[in-house]
Amino acid sequence: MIKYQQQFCLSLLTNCKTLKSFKQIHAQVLKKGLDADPFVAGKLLLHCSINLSDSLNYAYRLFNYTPNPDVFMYNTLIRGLVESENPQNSSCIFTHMLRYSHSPPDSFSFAFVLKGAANFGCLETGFQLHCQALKRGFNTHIFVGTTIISMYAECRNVGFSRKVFDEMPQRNVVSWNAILTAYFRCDDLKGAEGVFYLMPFRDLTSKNVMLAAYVKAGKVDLAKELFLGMLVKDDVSWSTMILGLAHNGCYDEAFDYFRELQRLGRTPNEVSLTGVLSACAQSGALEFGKLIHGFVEKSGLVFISSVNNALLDVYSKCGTLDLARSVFERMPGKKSAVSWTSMITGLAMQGYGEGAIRLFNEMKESGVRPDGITFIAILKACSHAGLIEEGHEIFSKMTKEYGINPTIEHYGCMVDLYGRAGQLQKAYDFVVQMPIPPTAIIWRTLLGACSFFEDVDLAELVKERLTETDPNNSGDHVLLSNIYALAGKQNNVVLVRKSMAKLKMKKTPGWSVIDKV
DNA sequence: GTACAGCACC
Repeated sequence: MIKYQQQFCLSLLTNCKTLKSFKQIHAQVLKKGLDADPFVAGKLLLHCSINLSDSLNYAYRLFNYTPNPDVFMYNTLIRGLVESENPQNSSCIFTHMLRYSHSPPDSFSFAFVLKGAANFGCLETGFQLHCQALKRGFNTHIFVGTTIISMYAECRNVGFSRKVFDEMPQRNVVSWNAILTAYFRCDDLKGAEGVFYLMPFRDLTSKNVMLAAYVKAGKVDLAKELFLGMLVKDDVSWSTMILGLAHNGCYDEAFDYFRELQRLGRTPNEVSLTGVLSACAQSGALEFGKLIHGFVEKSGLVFISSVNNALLDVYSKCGTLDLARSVFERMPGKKSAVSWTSMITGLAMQGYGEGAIRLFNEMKESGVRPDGITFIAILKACSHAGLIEEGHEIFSKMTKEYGINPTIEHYGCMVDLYGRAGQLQKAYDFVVQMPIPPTAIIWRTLLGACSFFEDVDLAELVKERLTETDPNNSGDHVLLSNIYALAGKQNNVVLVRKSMAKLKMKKTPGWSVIDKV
């Protein structure tokens, strides 16, 4: 009888898609007293921590109300937490297991919790887990060993990955692919190539990882050579190439590969679509983008958020803000920081500074947390629209309220902001007190502003700094392009000669063009 | 009853 009831409750789970219906099943289980059955309890926990979305809190409570959770229950909760927003919680449960559980962790526990450390990217946690695995003899388990390799790679430590790989008592194609991927993740092309040619067996995954390593390193020709030599190609091979070509500025080739994919009768997946749309956005291919949009609508892929974001980006970058807005408004589900950022970028590029700030405020009100790239977009909006105070305030809030450390690009936006407003000394002082060393781009931005506002003394100083940063760069081309612009605008060769003399510049090959003005 | 490797939007 008990067996029958157990079977009945478990069969109900098969069609259970929502937390609401799950709670009803749980109520039935409690009513029949089946919650004491470890098998039923385990299945319930598995369902709400893995199969249902947004039910992790309930899984947590379910776990807490279980007097003596078995190893399966611990593993299941850890597994659910690994893929959650805070994967670091998975190691807390693991620690709890070490301290309080009657049953010690097994190979599954290690595989899951190590993946959590990888997702969290915390070397210290990963290292401690590795030690635990060693202590308990799980390091020789092939699944655990392979996960340790990936964990170290995610923590940017491919040297440790290699050491673990070298010491593995047995290896399969998955462990070989894991060490290959480790080099790829850590941007070590030579290491990846070394492994690839040393591998005793290569499957489709190995080749796809190698393709990804080539395109990531900008070696488009090597990627194409490998791709053409592959007898079997899957969706990942195609999408790696299309996205890789788009990221390396080979837009026409990205379009060609996409057309070829369609000609072969394959359905492009979301990665190929985002790749080809990224090529459209960067090259300004609005019409091709619209064509892809039509395809996306027709094939029912319009619900994929990455594709929607890529479409939005095409319309934003091409300056068709009404179309961008309509994609943005009609987006299914909650808009992510990426969607908001794309829309803000579009407004910023068209010079709608206030509009961009309004949207940025709307974003915050809707509860979406801006990331570092959102701040680049909004700071650009401020500098293009001359909103100095606003830009300044947003920059300080970025660190204080959002805990985002400014990167060189954020600093670049600020230099541009002050520079465009003619606050040259402020811009210079800002650069000098930056906690990270200024790059040539920073100095060139400032130099452009100095020449625009004809501050010769500061321009001289900035030129010196620029040459110190990059000995091959005198900054003359920045000054020249400004002077050429001046010549073109004012058609005034005397002014040009005067500007060049003031900036103590020599005649250059371009000089003859100005002579003719 | 559970697991290891691949492409991913701003």
